[in-house]
Amino acid sequence: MNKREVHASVKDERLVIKRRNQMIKGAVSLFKEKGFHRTTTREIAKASGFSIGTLYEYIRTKEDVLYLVCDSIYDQVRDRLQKDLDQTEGTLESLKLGIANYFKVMDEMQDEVLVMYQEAKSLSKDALPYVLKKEFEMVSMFEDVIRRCVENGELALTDKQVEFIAHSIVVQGQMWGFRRWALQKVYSLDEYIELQTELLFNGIRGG
Amino acid sequence: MNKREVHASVKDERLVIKRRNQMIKGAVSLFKEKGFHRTTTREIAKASGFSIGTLYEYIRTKEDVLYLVCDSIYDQVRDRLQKDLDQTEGTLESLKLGIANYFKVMDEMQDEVLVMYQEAKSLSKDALPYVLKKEFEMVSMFEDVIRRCVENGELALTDKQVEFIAHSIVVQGQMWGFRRWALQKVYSLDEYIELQTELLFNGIRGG
Amino acid sequence: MNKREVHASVKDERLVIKRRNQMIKGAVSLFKEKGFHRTTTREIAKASGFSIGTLYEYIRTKEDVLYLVCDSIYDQVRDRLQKDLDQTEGTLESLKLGIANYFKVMDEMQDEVLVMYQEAKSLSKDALPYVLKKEFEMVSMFEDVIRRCVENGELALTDKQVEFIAHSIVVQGQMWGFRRWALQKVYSLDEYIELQTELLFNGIRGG
Amino acid sequence: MNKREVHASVKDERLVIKRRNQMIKGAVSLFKEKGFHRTTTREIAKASGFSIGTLYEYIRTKEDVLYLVCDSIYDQVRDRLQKDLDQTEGTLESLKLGIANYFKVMDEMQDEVLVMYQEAKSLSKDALPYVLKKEFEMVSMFEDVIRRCVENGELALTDKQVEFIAHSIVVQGQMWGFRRWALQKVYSLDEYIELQTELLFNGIRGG
DNA sequence: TATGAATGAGGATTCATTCAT
DNA sequence: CATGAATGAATCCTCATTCAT
Repeated sequence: MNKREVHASVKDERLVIKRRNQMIKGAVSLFKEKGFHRTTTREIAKASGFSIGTLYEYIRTKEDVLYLVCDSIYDQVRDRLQKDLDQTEGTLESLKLGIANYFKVMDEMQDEVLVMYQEAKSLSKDALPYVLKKEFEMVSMFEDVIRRCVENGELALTDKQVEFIAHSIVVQGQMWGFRRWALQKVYSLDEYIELQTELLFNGIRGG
Repeated sequence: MNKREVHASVKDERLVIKRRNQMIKGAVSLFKEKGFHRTTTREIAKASGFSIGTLYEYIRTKEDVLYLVCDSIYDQVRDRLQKDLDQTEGTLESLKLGIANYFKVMDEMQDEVLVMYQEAKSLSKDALPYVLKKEFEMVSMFEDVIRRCVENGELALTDKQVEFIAHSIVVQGQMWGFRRWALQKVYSLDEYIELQTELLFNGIRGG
Repeated sequence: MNKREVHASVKDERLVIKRRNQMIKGAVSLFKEKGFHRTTTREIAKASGFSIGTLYEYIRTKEDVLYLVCDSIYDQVRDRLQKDLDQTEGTLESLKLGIANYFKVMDEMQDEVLVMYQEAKSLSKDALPYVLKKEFEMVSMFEDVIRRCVENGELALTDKQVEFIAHSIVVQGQMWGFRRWALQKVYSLDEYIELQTELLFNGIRGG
Repeated sequence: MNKREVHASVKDERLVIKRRNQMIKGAVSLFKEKGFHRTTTREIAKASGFSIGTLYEYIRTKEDVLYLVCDSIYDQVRDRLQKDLDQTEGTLESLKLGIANYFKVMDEMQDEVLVMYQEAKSLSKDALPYVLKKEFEMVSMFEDVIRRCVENGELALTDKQVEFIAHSIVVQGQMWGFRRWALQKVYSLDEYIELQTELLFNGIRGG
């Protein structure tokens, strides 16, 4: 169940990928602006640079576009994280760096991430699991890093705590984008990272 | 700008309130099930117990329903919190209790809160500020409590830290509902509160 | 299974009947001209004297229109026949009159009958049986008349022969409309009736 | 006006014939299943074993396919009849055999014949006459046989009666396929032929 | 006030046909 | 000759909103 196939009438695999990338790019910017429901398929086609007929050569339903968009965003986020988190050696310092890096990714991709989280609920019962799975994967990446710290004796945490903290980190990263109207007026990204790290490591009472 | 007026053709104030409450109740359960966009005005009228014609005696557009729903949910959440947070005396213990109470409210109202956050983006540029303002208010309520702790010397925090922590608390409460598919399978509410409090107060490294 | 219900959003039964009659009238003349598939729902609405939205208050799908049309034509044909065939007393003379009358009905309604037989195949698996049933009924009406002649000793026929002859009569009546391009150029209706009766009663070799 | 030319871009006559035969075969089975309108040109191409582009090298419009199909079916029916009817010597016995043979052909080709009669109406004003002409030819073949019987003194019929009877025979043959849902459940083909012959020759009152 | 029939702009999707390779 | 990607007009159907009763 790693990927949900989206049917294309066109056979040339290379072309399918190319056109879908055009599509995703066009769709993201439209979804960003007006949301999935308020965006018409014609607008998507136009923003993608081809006709409505051509659009439907590469998907079966409008919802397919949303799925492709979500799928693609997750893949981008994950790729950017993986490179980083894989190298951590299980020290608190590298955990901190991992978190900071994640927050930076979430800053750069905040539009995409916002789109994904706000529209994912419009996916059919059929497609949703594939997207949730990706969210789980992201949490897992942090779990792994934290667990390595535990194994190294740098932290003393139960499994449940590890999972919980991983969720917390992921959510706090998303929060930067979701609450930009509040946070980004008050804090710079670096400040936000600093505050988050401080709170996460030392709690309210400070170190 | 405390409330945005939603026009009603009907003059009898008492009736307007009664009908709108019917409306909100019906709409919330529909939005919960299928989202704002997939819900039709006819369905809302039916779920509210009156005809489509009558529905439009109490609102001007479909979006008005969404605004009323969001507005109402916020009011409920705030009412339930205020009672509690107002009494805190500025001790860490009472802060903890306030947080626990907030999490419980978010648990009980998770469906409504979910609806509100997922659909609020569909509000027009016109209505959005009124809703965001309420979100600010909620954050402020926690800020006040924390600030009282600072004033009492129980905590040493800058203003920016106070605001940041208030945001964090609010978000972590919402997280319980948003990520229920992950969290509520693993933790009980009490466990979740325990973990959150522990992390918030002492950080990753424990007390 | 006497009637297949076609859903209407409008509740006023009287109005539903009135609007559907407008609809059937408009649709028949369009189907006559260009067939079911080449007729658009907008054209049907226009020909019926109301808007496309209103059309869909009285049906669910385009196919419903076809079903209503077929259903209505059958009902008209049957009503006109029944009056007549019911009174026959089981003499050859009254059988002849019944046949002549049937041919006259088929002449007057040839457009409708043509439409029905040419488009009925476009009905869904769901609706088809209801229409076939009516065709059976028509055959049965003739079977009854013939059987009465047999009972009276005017004819000596097995059951199978009776059924077969009834089918033959029905088909020859339809033939007048179906092959109008050939027959109606050569024969008047009365001539046609005369020839058919003669052939049916006495065969090729004449009396 | 013996044949209506259907334009092909391809010059090689042999190839044109070969490809069109593939096309007709594929199209008949599709039309049988879902009718002309519900069949897409892509499906026809696929069923024919070549691409949509190639299909359009051999026809100009979708309707051309229908014309070719109808034309081909008529040719087949006529070929099979002609062999037979040409040899009749103008006796009642050979007329009977001719009729029986025609009914057998109509039995074997009932699918094709059904398709042709149900879809022919979709032919344009342009193509229809060519198809009707073939129908006339078929009637003529029977007229000829009957006329020979008259010339031989085996039957006493006017010209109008001859034409009328020829039509009747043709229609009764088609009836076997059209009303298969009723007739073929009750009669075997041989029984049906027997009943038809008896009725045609002796009429209702028997010999 | 309450009702529900009427409206028609708007949206998703299909499919015959073309044309560059 | 063969292919199949591209096109966009055409079509079915929905649904927010209005208004006469």
